[in-house]
Amino acid sequence: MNDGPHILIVDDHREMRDLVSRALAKEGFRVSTAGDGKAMRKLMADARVDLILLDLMLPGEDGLSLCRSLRADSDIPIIMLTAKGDEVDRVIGLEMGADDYVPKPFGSRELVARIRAVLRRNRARARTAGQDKPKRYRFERWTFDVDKRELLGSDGVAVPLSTGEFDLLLALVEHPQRTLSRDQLLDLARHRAANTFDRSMDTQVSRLRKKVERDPAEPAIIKTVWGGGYIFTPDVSRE
Amino acid sequence: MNDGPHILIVDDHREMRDLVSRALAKEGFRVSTAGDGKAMRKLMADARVDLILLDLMLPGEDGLSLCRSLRADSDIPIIMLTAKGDEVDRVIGLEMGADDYVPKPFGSRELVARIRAVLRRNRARARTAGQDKPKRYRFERWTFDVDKRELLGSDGVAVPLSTGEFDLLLALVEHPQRTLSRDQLLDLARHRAANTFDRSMDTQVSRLRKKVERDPAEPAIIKTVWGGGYIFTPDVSRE
DNA sequence: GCGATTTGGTGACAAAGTGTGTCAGAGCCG
DNA sequence: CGGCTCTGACACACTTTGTCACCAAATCGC
Repeated sequence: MNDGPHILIVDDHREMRDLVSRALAKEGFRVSTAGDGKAMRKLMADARVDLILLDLMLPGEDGLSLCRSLRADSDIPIIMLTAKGDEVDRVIGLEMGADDYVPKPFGSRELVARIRAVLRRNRARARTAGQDKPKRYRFERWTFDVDKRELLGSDGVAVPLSTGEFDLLLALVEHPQRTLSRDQLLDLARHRAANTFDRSMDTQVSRLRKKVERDPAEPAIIKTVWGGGYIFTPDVSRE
Repeated sequence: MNDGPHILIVDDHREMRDLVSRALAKEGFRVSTAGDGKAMRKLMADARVDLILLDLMLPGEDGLSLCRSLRADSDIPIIMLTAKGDEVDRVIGLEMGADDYVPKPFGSRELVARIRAVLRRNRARARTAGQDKPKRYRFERWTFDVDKRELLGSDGVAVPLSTGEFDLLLALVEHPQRTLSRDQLLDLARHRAANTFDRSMDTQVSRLRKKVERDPAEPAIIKTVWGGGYIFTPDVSRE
């Protein structure tokens, strides 16, 4: 009857659940309620939930530890509700991985605004995260498996890469067809800045070329831009 | 409510953010602010940003390294703000890829003027880049692959090009049948202006001819316009 | 912990890329 | 044809890059 975002309210006070539930339903949200952690898990097993309103004080398992355990295996946005207007709680809640924190008592308008804000933020994150870090890259005759930290040749044989070579290749593969200065590479691969006469990138590139290029003397994959840095030329397909 | 360009202010001082923010909003810009690099990235994940005002001194990740890492995967124009009126900073900032540099304290009129200038420049660039650059050009018996930075003969053999030769050929191929002065070529290929007695283009052309022409003594592709510069004569097909 | 191995940075030297100067020759104009 | 300017080619200087050997630091295996 209603296909807005699905909000799950977890609170042990029935009046509170009903009150909030009605307010949210009026705003077009789909609403479910649970009185404790157990009921919550049950509900979540059955239906996809877009956001959880979680009371800090609950019988049995309290809100904070529930929040933590939710975060352990999902990114569902969580808004903590609490009676205590304590700043400390807010910090703890956010540290536990909550996305926002609303002190009681709260007006329904405020709550709705916060919910929408968190949902918006999260959608944006999901969008960018969706096209986010592939696990494997293919280029030329290579398959670069980021999770396994392997570089596989077309014959399926893995070429061992040192940590530095791996980081450098990852930086390159993530920015193909773009000239990267030594500074940028150092920053992307080593997370540090360059000394004045830093030749370490040169050596590292040289080492990587030896493993990746057919003919390291005439690089076809990692090309040099004189006075500019290096450029990773192949098309890269992501998985 | 406002659909001017979207400016993102990154500064750790709240007053500075508010001040600049108000000034820009009054000029019709859409403004967002961030206190540090982390907040900046978060904001950028959510919304399209047209220009970034970046304070040099920031807590945590400083402006310069932020600038560098931004440049690694985007062309969003960046204007650096800095308290130190040091020329050195300016140079460093521009080297890191900033588009302009405004020393504090600055008047809001000046800042707005700089912003407009950078945006204008960038729009012009985006327009030409928007009708997006072909990846490959064919002329005579050659195929010029821009992404792979290769020049392939009809037999499929790659002729290695140095960075300078590549840039020059690219400039020529993008402006065929058009006389280009040495100045223009220097600007297009090297992004710098000419000294009074600059013969470097002559040498570069000579070197390129040796690789591209059948008979470098009688150039058929890159012809000399006496007193005018050079002209790339073949028909070019783009892909 | 401790020695062996791996890895990454530095210095040195060779090689490549680029700019400048020179000189001869070509193009232009009278 | 003669004087002028402009261009092509080459040699050379200088800068940037490639690579090797070596050492220090980190890591590994016990």
